[in-house]
Amino acid sequence: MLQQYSQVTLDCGDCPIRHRAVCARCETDELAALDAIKFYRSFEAGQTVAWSGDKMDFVASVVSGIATLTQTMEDGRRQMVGLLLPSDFVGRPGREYAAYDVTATTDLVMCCFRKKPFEDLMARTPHIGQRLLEMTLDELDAAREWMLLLGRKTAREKIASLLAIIARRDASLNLRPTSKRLVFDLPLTREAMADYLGLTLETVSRQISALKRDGVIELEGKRHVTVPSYDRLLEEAGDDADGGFLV
Amino acid sequence: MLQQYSQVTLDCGDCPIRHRAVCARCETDELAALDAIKFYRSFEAGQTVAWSGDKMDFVASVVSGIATLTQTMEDGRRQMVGLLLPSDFVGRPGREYAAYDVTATTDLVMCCFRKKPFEDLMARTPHIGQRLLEMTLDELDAAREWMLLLGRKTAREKIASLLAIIARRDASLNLRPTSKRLVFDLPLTREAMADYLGLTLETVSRQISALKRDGVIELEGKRHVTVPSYDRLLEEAGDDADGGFLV
DNA sequence: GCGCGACATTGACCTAGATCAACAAAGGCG
DNA sequence: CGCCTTTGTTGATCTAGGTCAATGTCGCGC
Repeated sequence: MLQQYSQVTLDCGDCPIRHRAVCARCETDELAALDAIKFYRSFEAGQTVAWSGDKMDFVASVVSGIATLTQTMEDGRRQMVGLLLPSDFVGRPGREYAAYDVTATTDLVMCCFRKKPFEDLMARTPHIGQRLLEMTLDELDAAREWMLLLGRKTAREKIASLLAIIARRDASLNLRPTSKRLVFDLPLTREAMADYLGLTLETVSRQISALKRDGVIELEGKRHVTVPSYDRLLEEAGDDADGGFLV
Repeated sequence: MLQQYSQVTLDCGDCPIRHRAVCARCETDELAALDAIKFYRSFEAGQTVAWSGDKMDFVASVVSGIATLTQTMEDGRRQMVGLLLPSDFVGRPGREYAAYDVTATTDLVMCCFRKKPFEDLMARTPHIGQRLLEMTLDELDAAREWMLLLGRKTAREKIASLLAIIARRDASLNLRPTSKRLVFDLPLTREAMADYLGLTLETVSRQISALKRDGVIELEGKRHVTVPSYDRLLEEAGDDADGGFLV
């Protein structure tokens, strides 16, 4: 399944993230320029893409799979600071070293660009910079919602919020309506969820059990989740009403 | 002191944030175009600039003073998600409604642009978009450091971190060396600090007293702080070594 | 089919920080 | 000058979530 991307160079026209990634706004000629400098890299679940402080000579889009950004303190405390889904962008133009640990939590395929050519291209192609600005502003909004979660929500609300985020992103990819029964697989271990939420893995486990006991979710195995009522889940998450769109 | 800005239109050439704000990269002709559509607004300490959900017909740069972005849950729990110092940018091109409560915590002067003309200008002036991208990426980094703070730091570390951030920003504005004795005034009430750090104001008060007792800081009145050793403060903040630059 | 390692659950107990409450200091303002 | 409001401090107590530890489950290699 990985092989199909890892060996061949996928044509941009067939790319699953063509209209959501950093290249979304590009015209055909601009796309051709990107096409000329792109290359694919694959990682297996659990592999580290980059360590904080490493020299990063490329930037990339997530094509498929999930990656995380985490920060670590000397004594080992860890906080996830980014959850990268397909179409999300990794790396920062103009920065030489990675600021965070980047890890593949599932099998992962990335569409990479060497930094220097990408920066040159960006200078000549306003559509790339425009799209990157838009995506960065979205990420900043997500980070700020996450800050509310970390600073003020209870453990139960944190878990419900995370489930809602995963369910929503999953639904938006697969274009399902959001108001009925949702089914998805958790792409994160309990430990990764704990790192996301600023909790311990024991608390994550307990709260998931509690949500199950209370009928907010159904569990099949450890990872397969069914949400009978998305509205109920949002209520448990402490989010006002519909999760507020802004855009 | 406010008057000097609130009535007159300051010339961009004399602007204190000319080289740090969204206009930093602009050439003289681009600056003239911005100059033509800008206007100043002043707010007194404590005034609300905008409520979350309000229609926002302008974007702006903070010229002087401090503003905060906060999110509020229905039951009143509050989390600050942005601390805006001079040169920081408020508002999002392409967004019609404010996503957060914006409050002046000190007397505040903002250099405003009506949204539509600003967006038009941005489309014609790549330097503005470039600079805004750069600033947004910086804000995203700051948000991620803040997430580590909220998710994993102890109350004492949180306070020390906040003091370090304020001291550092203050120092960078006034161009002082960072390794010696630093003196500054806290621009935030205990309650605002609590909202920043995801704590209660009582805990903030107690931890500040503890840091004072332990000689990490000296206090004169409630707001005037002296930091005898910035390195000691960073140590208390749990930040690795020098606070790591990346750029 | 068995044993091992990774992942997850559950219980017993403890502690950092929240909550509730009293009081103190510092302005503004009649 | 004394009163009231806003802001901050400190104490006593409570509790959500952390810590430590035992046990369960599943998939994989032999």
